[in-house]
Amino acid sequence: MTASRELPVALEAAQCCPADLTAPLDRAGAERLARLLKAVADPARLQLLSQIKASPGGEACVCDLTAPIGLSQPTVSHHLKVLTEAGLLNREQRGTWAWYSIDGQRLAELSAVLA
Amino acid sequence: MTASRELPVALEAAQCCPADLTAPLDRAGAERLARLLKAVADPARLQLLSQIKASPGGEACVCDLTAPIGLSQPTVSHHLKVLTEAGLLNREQRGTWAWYSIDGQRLAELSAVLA
DNA sequence: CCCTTGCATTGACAACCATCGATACGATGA
DNA sequence: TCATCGTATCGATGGTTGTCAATGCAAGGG
Repeated sequence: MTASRELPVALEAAQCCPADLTAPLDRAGAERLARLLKAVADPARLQLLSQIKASPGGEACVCDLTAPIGLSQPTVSHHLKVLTEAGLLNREQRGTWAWYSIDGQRLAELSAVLA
Repeated sequence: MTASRELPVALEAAQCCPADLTAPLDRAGAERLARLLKAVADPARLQLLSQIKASPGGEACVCDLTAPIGLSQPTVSHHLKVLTEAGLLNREQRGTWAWYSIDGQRLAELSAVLA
């Protein structure tokens, strides 16, 4: 709860594998895992993930995502930032456009935690 | 958002398998999935899950959970209710004590969603 | 019968968060 | 250089939520 609070979740969680539920979790480990799960536990962000995954090439730019989700562009941009900071999305700037793609490995890690 | 809002998540989500991310999610499906994930996306609840899983017989009563988690008894009771309504915990009353155990299948379903 | 013990519910409060409109910024093109 | 387009950031706001103290309630035990 000091400096690490301001760090993006991605950096913090990347420092080590997200612990699983087989052994009792301490408070710190639980908070790290919870932050990761919170990034996914939102309707709009789940729609964004599925939309990006279903896009050709597995990537999409913001302009392609705003309409299907039905939210304002700033809101969509906000959600994409959250997912990116959680390490679940990769962002690549191509000219004027920002292209987002899913980090499959990170998503698989998260999935494995609940096994 | 009418009557279904008052229903426990368990009933609502049990009516059908929680959709996965392979196809674009509509708003309704995303909200159902998000409610399920929200139940897990909390440090205290993750600790409770791991603690119950690590308990002998895979079950524990509230009195055994309060101390290790470090939260007040009403708060622990609240979290257990959330997890139970999400279908992730099973509750069994035995005399004065309430015993909670993990619904492994439901947790596995949730894990599979992120695959 | 009380009295204790284990758990759930209620009410209140602070913190967090999803959302939007307005605005800023950077790249591209005329 | 200026206008435009695609994104990101800011500030405000309404709603959600995690937490606790106080209380309620049911089951045993003396």
